Amino acid sequence: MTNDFFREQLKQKGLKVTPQRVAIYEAVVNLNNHPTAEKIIDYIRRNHPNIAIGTVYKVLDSLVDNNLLKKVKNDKDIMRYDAVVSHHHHLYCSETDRIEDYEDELLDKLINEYFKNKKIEKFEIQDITLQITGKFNNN
Amino acid sequence: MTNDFFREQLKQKGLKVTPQRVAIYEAVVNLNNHPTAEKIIDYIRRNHPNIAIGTVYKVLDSLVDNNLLKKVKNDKDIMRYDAVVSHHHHLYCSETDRIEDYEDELLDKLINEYFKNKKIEKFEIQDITLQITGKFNNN
DNA sequence: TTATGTAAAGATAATTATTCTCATTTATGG
DNA sequence: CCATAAATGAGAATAATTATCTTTACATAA
Repeated sequence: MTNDFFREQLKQKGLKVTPQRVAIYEAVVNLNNHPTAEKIIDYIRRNHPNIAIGTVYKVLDSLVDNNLLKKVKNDKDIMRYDAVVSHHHHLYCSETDRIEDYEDELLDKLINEYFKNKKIEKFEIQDITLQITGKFNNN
Repeated sequence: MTNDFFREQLKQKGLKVTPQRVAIYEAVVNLNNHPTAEKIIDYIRRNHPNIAIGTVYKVLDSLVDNNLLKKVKNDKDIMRYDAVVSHHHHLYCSETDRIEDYEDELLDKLINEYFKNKKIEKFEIQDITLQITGKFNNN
């Protein structure tokens, strides 16, 4: 299902459907923790031991360019990737590298409403994403 | 003034007041565009040609640890630094690497109010920062 | 169904940003 | 002014990422 969706998306964007691309996308989806390239490579190599590191980076870049993955901003000099491309926010753990997605339509509505009235001078807003830093209380 | 404030801060934190630290802090303040380490080095070397790159990285790290500078999250694998440590948000240009500070107490109040009622499950919020992406209309 | 052009993958070298090591220098408290 | 711990400088080392170039394989169409 996710798989078919992804294959279809690749075709629509004029990208070839390769096992590497599918595996990399599935890795990000299945890991589900905003993995780094390294984590993705580790995961894929279990079933796909010969994939080249350069390929992973190239595929990640092209999937980001084609809006099938998103880069996640963070304080470290390691890039992280998110398979959720719909609008959402992020919960950042202040003590670890854990990052979780956070969706909140009501909040989005509130903020959008706010910026309908209050314009930012000389700036046209395209997207607003919250970085919510704090502590996770479970595991 | 900024200078004296900074020297005083260093003393209070038990850090030695060195010309390198002052120069690096001043560079971030004066550049005022969330510079990378490289931009900071370029700026400092005009007046301080012998400063070592490693020193700049070490000083930046220690100033961040001591809350005299902040790291700015971004999509690139280059870290950027901000001399504004008070609570504020960021405007990201969707077309360039430009980043500007954005302060909005009313908005902060609105969002804090919202999260007083709506708790995020198993998460204790410490800070909320907005990444506002869009287009700058001037220069 | 196979041939073919082209995009993509693999291997590995190169680059870039950052960190580390260690000898030397310097700020600060007595 | 001295002692000493902290900080700097120089350059090597590392880690993440990008680039290059040859080989492979997807996809279109005969």
